[in-house]
Amino acid sequence: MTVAPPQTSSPPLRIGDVARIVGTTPRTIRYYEEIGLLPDTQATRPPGQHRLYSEAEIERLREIIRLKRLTGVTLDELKTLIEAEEARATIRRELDDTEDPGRRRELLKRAVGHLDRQLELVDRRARELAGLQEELQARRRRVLTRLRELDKASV
Amino acid sequence: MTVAPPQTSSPPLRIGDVARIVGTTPRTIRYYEEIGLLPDTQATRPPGQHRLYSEAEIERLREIIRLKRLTGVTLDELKTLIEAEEARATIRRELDDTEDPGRRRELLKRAVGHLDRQLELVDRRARELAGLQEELQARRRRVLTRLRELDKASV
DNA sequence: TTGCTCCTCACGTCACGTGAGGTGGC
DNA sequence: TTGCTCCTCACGTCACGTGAGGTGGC
Repeated sequence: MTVAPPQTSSPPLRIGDVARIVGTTPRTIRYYEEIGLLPDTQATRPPGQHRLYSEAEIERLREIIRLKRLTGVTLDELKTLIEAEEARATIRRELDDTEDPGRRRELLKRAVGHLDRQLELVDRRARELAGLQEELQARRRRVLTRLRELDKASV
Repeated sequence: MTVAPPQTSSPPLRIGDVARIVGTTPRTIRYYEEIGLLPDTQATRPPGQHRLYSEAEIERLREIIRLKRLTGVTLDELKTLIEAEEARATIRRELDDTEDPGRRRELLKRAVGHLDRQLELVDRRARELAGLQEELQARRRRVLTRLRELDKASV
């Protein structure tokens, strides 16, 4: 019973390529696996063998790293946020399987909740950054004004 | 020759109050002093005596911490950025003193340069954050669309 | 005088960086 | 076969956290 849908899956990549693609280092990827932020490859892989990553795993890792970089959450907080992401993946698979509309509705609502939690973090950061940005721009304008006044005076 | 302009200077605060105000910890402030990011109070203060901070110093510290939090620069990078800030303070004092228009112009131009470097960092971060924000919002909309479709189907 | 905050070591921790020595696939 | 990347320890580092023991101002 091979029911996998026909998909053009590109070949899995090794840790070095993945690191370059998502903008990090192999060590970081291994560390995330070590603390349980990424699925444990040790279980599915003979010790000493290379780690391999699918397109989907790479995409997921990219999101994790982006969220960390841009919001500054700790890896522990990120883990709770990502367990939500993880839940989303599970939800998707279950969604494809289930026909029960009630169940589908519940799963989708949970997905919205997870996204809302991430958006809340990102929105707050965006507001803080905008505040700093405006302040720096205001200072810049004031200095430029003084420069122009200097020009006028010297004529 | 007391030429200090009449200013309503509020009394200097202690490290705990300062930390609370700028949203950090006393340990962090001491650490920043230790690595040379903040001026060395050890020089001006008998060992064992309390550190005291003026309004201006607190404002400066607030900016440092904001820049760090929101751009994610390392303390070493921040130090170079802040040496620029430091330079700005010096510039301001010199500006108040000098009458030479050529000198004034040069100092002001340097100030603009320093602000531009900080703004470049902040602008890039803001763009990255906006990208992530849009992506999360798009996902959210897609899930909501699926929820509405489910509603229609169940009617 | 009693709390409270401050002080200076100094060790602990988080999130990795960086070799050290060895194995595995184009 | 030769590079190159990978592997697993394991110690180092950056940016602080967290007591330990002691001193100083409302």
